[in-house]
Amino acid sequence: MDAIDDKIIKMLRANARESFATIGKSVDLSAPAVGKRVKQLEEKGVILGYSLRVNHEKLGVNVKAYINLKIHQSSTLRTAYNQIKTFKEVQRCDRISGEDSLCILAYFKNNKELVTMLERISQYGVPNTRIILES
Amino acid sequence: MDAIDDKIIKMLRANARESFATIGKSVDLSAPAVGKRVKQLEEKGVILGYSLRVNHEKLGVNVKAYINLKIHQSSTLRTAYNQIKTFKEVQRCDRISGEDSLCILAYFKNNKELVTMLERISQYGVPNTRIILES
DNA sequence: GCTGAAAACGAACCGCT
DNA sequence: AGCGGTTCGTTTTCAGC
Repeated sequence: MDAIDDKIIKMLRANARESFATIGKSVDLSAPAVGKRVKQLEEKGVILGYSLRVNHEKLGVNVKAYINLKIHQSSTLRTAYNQIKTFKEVQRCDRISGEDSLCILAYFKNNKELVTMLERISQYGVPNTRIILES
Repeated sequence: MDAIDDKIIKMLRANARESFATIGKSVDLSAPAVGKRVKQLEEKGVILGYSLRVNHEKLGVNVKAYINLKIHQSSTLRTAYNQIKTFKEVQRCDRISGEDSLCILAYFKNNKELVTMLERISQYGVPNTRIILES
């Protein structure tokens, strides 16, 4: 993990499909050398994978919301956390400090989907919803 | 935008460096045909780019936090939003409904960096911090 | 880091609807 | 025109050294 690895990660972060040759030019290394470093970063668990940035609106997402959840009993927190993470609308689910125990970020096609989710998670605790107006 | 495009996006989301040939096998199309669809999805703005999933902990992130910001005057909201988005620690910055106008997700090396950020954004409003305990 | 083989990509061209 | 298939030349990647 040196400065070159940092730069490689930075470049892949900007464009994960960038060729190792192009990256090599920037860090003054041959393409195979870059490839080997990337492989090592994967094996070390620094690079977890490669993914897409998509325009969710164009894929039918019209409602985005943060839902904080005040868990009923602390004993259900673990269950709630593990379940909620698996919902397809959920983008993030974090345990947080403070009165609310979970902070959920979720994307929905419409308000109806949001309501359905609120009903589903109400079994675990009291939800507090803030709609995202702009990202 | 049909079922095949959906599948292509799904596969690229799982692994953005997947080859078009492999994707083609799954959707029963030739590699160039997949390439053409991907190019079109890029041109239509559905695909915004390709990025990396990294293990932030291994890159030195030890503190993650949601910081909600109650803006002093509504006139400063725009300025605050545009400025805060540019801070390197900031992962997301969303305008939200409710009493707090902004919800900021940021990653820090340590608590000192967090405090520095809190001081910087205090000029725009009153911050409310929740530390992320688990993601 | 280099070299050679295998694979992936992009462009051009053809056929079909 | 739009979409997919094939071929070919170039680039990239991977596995040796």
